[in-house]
Amino acid sequence: MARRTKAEAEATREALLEAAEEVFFEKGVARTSLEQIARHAGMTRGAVYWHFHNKADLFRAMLDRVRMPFEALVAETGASHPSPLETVRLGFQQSLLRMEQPRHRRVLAILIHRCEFFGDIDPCAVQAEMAGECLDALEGYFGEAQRLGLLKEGIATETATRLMQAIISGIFHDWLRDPDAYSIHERGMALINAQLALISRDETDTSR
Amino acid sequence: MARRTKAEAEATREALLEAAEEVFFEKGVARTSLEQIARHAGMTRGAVYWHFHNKADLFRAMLDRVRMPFEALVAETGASHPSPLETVRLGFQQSLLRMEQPRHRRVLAILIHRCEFFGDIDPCAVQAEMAGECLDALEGYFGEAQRLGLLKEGIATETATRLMQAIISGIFHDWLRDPDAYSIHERGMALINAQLALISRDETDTSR
DNA sequence: ACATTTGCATACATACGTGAATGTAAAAAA
DNA sequence: TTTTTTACATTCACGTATGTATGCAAATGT
Repeated sequence: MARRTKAEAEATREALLEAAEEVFFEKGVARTSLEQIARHAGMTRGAVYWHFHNKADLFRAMLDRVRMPFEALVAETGASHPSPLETVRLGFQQSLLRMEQPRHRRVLAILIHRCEFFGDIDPCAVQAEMAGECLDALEGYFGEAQRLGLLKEGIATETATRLMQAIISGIFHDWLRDPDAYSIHERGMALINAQLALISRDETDTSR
Repeated sequence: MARRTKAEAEATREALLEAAEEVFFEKGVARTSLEQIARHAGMTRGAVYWHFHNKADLFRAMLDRVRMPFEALVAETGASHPSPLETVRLGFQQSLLRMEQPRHRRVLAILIHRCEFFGDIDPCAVQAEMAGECLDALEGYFGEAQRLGLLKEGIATETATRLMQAIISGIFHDWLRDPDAYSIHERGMALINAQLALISRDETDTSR
């Protein structure tokens, strides 16, 4: 084959990443060879080794296409809201909506269920980073809620934070085991609303 | 080497499983060969293929040593308790205590973070089975709690069940990312108690 | 006591995946 | 236009994992 133009080259790079997502999702990361990815994209391994240094590099590039910090999601919701609890609600709503997009769904499923650490990449660390980021944000919002007197009396900020973090994490993992079974956005928001109602001082506003 | 007696053979089988746990935990399932496992146990691959049909079979045998259904854990707590909420508390207490045992910790870590589906084995299905079992039990206990009027008014049985299930799942996954960081029994029971207090009609008894 | 089976170790055949080296034709630079 | 990169394709050398076949001495059955 002949050489491609710059735009075409970028297109094949995207095609390789797309192919990687699909084959990784179907067969797991360890069981797929670079040859299989290349063939799935209509290329050869030569193309893979040209655009990426090795399998770990390709994997990392795949992850980089879908990373989304929690704060960015909050910012994405637009206007700033008076209640930090409402901010949390909207942030997670954005987050859960994102997860239902096919690309994000696939990559997250790969990260959680279809890869183990290999080379110099540790998916566990990636998960820990995402979780920590989320926890920090939650801590901030719930801390402010506490100062504003929005939380039910007798419940510590830390407890409320950790409970919500665990709920999110649990919903996320349970859903990812079978993403086609139900909508994480629907069921997730129902649970988050319920929990927010449980920990709010005035239960009528957030209970939906 | 010479042939071993029946007891010795059973001992090497256990040794192989022990070695599998250790090497799987250190390097991940996909990246460890049967040769490595055998050498780690002081044997050769011949022993592995004698006791197990292949890697998937060995993996399954390893899992079978630590499986423990939720109902069995509840039964293990001894006397039956009047309140279904208290039963849930005690069941999870047993469960979390088990998880802190080195063997269980290691195998669970392997199942969640150090393997992807391979051959005819799907760790995701194993997880789903465990989660489903737990969910069914919870549904039963919370259903009875609802009938007994133990739950706070305005909260549906299904909501309470799913919230608790998500919390357990979340605690579990978060802890497994770094089991040495803290005690899942301590932190987990704190959260479970807090949540039980939140959903109980009379908040003074379960809030500790 | 002898035959048989068991519990492995060893050897072999096969397949596959990687990474690097090399080839090459067209695009981009000069 | 000529030269130089670029964007891959092809080939090769190497290591490594798997499954099976075979060997063998001691334990076990008779």
